[in-house]
Amino acid sequence: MIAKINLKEQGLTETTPRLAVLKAMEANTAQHMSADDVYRYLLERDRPLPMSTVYRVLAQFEQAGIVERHSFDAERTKQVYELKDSEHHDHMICIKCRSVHEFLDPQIESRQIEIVENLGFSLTDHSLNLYGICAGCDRKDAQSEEAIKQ
Amino acid sequence: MIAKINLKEQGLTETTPRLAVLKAMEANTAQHMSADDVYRYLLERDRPLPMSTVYRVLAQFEQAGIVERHSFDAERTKQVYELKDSEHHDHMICIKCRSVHEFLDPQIESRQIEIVENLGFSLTDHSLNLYGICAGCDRKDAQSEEAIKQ
DNA sequence: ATACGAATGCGAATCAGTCGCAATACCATT
DNA sequence: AATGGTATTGCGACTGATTCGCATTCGTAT
Ligand SMILES: [Mn+2]
Ligand SMILES: [Mn+2]
Ligand SMILES: [Zn+2]
Ligand SMILES: [Zn+2]
Repeated sequence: MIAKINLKEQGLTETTPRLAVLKAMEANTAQHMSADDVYRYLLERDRPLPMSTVYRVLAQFEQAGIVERHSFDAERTKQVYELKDSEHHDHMICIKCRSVHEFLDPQIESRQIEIVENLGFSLTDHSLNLYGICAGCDRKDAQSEEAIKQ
Repeated sequence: MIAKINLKEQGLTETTPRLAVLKAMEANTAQHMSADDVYRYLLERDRPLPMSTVYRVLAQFEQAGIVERHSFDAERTKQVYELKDSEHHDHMICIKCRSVHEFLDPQIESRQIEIVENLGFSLTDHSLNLYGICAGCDRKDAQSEEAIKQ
C-alpha cells in the first residue's frame, strides 16, 4: 500500500541525511511527525542529525511532493509532516488526547470545488480540520464525572 | 448588523487597553487583523499599547468568545483575529494576493456533523480553508502571460 | 479616600523555524 | 580510483511571533 519512494525519481540526490529522514518517516506512517519527532527518532534509532538539517530535508521533501505539512492545533503553531504516498484526506483532532483521525468525504470534497467555481476562484489546496472529543476520551470523561459524584 | 459588544457582559472589566483593542477590531471588521495590525492601528490612530498587552487582550477576548483566532497561510504561522459577532463562516484564501473571501456552505456544515457522529466523536469546532487563486489574480496572470509572448 | 485584587507596561525569555557560511559529501568525468 | 565542481550539510547565530515574570498601576467595591 505504501509505494516505495525513490529520491532520485523526485529529483533529489540520495544523501545520508535525506535517506535517514525518509526512513524515519516510513517507519512512522501511523503518526504525523513533527520535526522534533524525526530528530528524536534518528537520535535514538539511527544517527543524530542537527535540527536545521531535519527542517531543511523536510522542506525539500515537501517541495518535491514527498511529504505534506499540516498545522493542527489551532492554538499552538507546531507543524507536523506525513508521507504523501497515501490518498488525500482530512483530519479530525481530539482536543483532549491529541489523537488524529483521518477521513475522506467525497461529498465535501466535491462541494468545495463547486463553491470555488461559483466564485471564479481556482482551488489549489485545502485544509479541513475538525476539532472535538474522540469516543475514547468521551467515555473517560463520563467515568470521571461519575467518580466525582460519589 | 454588528451587535455592540459590552465587555462587562463578557465578564471582563472595562480597562483602557481593552476598550482600545475592541475599538481597533470594530473599526476593521472588513479585515482579519494580526496582533501587529492592531498594534499599528492603535499607534497611529489612538494611543500606543505594548505588543504584549495587545496579545494579552486578544487572548482574553478569544477566551471570552469576543474574537476568533485563525492561522491562514499554510506556510507562515502568523495568526489573525476577527470579531466573532457575525455568523460562523469558512475562508477561501488567495495564495497570490493573500485576500480572504468568507463563505458558508450549509451542505458542508451539516455533512461535517454527520461524519463525526458516525465515529462517536463530538464536534466542538472546525476550520476549513480553501487555498487557490482568486478571480482578480487569475486575470492578472493571464495578462502577464500574454505580455511575455510578445 | 482606602484597600485589595486584577490588569498592565516593560523587558527578558521562549519557541519553532530559518539563515550564512565554511566544511563536506555526491557524482560525473578523467 | 583519483579529481573537481556543485549541491548539501553541520554548526551556531539569528529571526519573528508570542509568552512570561514581576514591579507598578488601575478599577472597583467598601
Ligand atoms: Mn494525515
Ligand atoms: Mn473571517
Ligand atoms: Zn481523545
Ligand atoms: Zn488574489
